[in-house]
Amino acid sequence: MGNPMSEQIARIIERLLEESGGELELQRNKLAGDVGCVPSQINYVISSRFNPDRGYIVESRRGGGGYIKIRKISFDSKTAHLMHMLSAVGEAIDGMSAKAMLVSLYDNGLVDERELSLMLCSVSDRALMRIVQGKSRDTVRADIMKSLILALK
Amino acid sequence: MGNPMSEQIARIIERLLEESGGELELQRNKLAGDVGCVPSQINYVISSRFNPDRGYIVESRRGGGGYIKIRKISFDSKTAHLMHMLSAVGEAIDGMSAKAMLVSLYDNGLVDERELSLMLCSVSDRALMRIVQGKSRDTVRADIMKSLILALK
DNA sequence: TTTGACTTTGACTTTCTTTGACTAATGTTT
DNA sequence: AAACATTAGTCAAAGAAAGTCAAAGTCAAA
Repeated sequence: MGNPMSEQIARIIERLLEESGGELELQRNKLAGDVGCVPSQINYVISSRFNPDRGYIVESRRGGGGYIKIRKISFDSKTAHLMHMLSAVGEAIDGMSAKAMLVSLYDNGLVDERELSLMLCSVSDRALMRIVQGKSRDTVRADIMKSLILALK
Repeated sequence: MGNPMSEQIARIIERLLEESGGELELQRNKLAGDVGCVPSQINYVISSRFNPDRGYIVESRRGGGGYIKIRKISFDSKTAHLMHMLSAVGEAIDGMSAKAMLVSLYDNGLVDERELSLMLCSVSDRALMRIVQGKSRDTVRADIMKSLILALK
């Protein structure tokens, strides 16, 4: 039926997120054990459903006492602009467009000058160029852009 | 659980450092005994969390009356701190060290919380990893780190 | 019926922590 | 000085999580 394990896991995580007010720390192996799946499936669920594109930030730590932390970014009216921009970034973005977007954040008062310059230098060709070549440069840039945008909320 | 011994030890040391205004002398075996771990774990905590990357200097002495002294580096000028960090980045830098350095900028009041999170997400493995592989990831990270640091001046 | 997106699985890898045996340095006693 | 006691340092192995990747499975739509 239309009830794959991944759905169940996703719903559990959503519920836990609600209960904890948008921020949740979980043990991968524990959750996998509870729900009866292989641990790496937790990674699958997280990367397919709780990714930056959907407004989630994920951090983790390995080793003893390891964890996975999932945070939902809440959208208020001020950040509607950011969310729109997030989806506009897409899979890849060139340097000029990225710069234009960031400058528009500044123009709209969503970041100050210093924040703008920090963001600009992270996505500039100059910083990325030495190593990352061609097409993948725009993909890396898009990934960075998206997490930058999320970090602003 | 999400509370490994090393965390506890680190928090104790942090608290003691605060209480003593940035400079602290401790007995390794005594602390290990108090907290219930093997002495060498104190070394582990110190080298993984109170290292120069995070702005600490450590000295010690063996034998009777031995001690470990931990000092938080205070930079007389902001630019000195930035310049020091700039050279510490080098050609390549791993994610943990990069994070440690940036957090120390925040701890020393050189960036605010929002700026910190912007910088963190630009150098995080999570943002860079999808595309940039292996050794070159650390090189890209170093390049970004350096331009971020310069942008702060 | 083929295709393609989505899911499931597990072997292998990487990162962080804990432990203990051994080593090195410094003080104290004989 | 030599022997002993008292610290701290080093290192590698074992343990404890989480991450990666690709092969295989499922299922609905074309």
